[in-house]
Amino acid sequence: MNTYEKIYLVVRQIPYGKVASYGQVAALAGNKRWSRVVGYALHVNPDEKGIPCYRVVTKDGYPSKAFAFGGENKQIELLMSEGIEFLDGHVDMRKYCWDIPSEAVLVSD
DNA sequence: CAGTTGACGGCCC
DNA sequence: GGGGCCGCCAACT
Repeated sequence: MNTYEKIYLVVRQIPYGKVASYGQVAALAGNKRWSRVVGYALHVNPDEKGIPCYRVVTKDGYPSKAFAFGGENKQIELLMSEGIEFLDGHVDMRKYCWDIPSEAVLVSD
């Protein structure tokens, strides 16, 4: 299992109507410091359909500007479709941050 | 093999 | 509270 696959699996675990920060995903994938690596992994995004990269935002709740699969606004639109409210272009992480089930989870195989 | 880059995060001003 | 700088780890050239 490579680092990327772990990240992809974690991202795939993000439930509907919730968002996770890169650091959050990185932590679940194995190391919190993979925040940047997570971004790189999603950048290559091998499966745009299976991997809801739009549910991944920065810790501030802002979508990445370099979002190139449809535009940053597109990401916001998708998230709003899931019941997530945007305040001045950013999500309320206090409420919409992914509620981690236990802690490390996933990435089992 | 070594240097640079990059969908970030945290600390400091 | 907002903006800027440094640090991290893996992938890329």
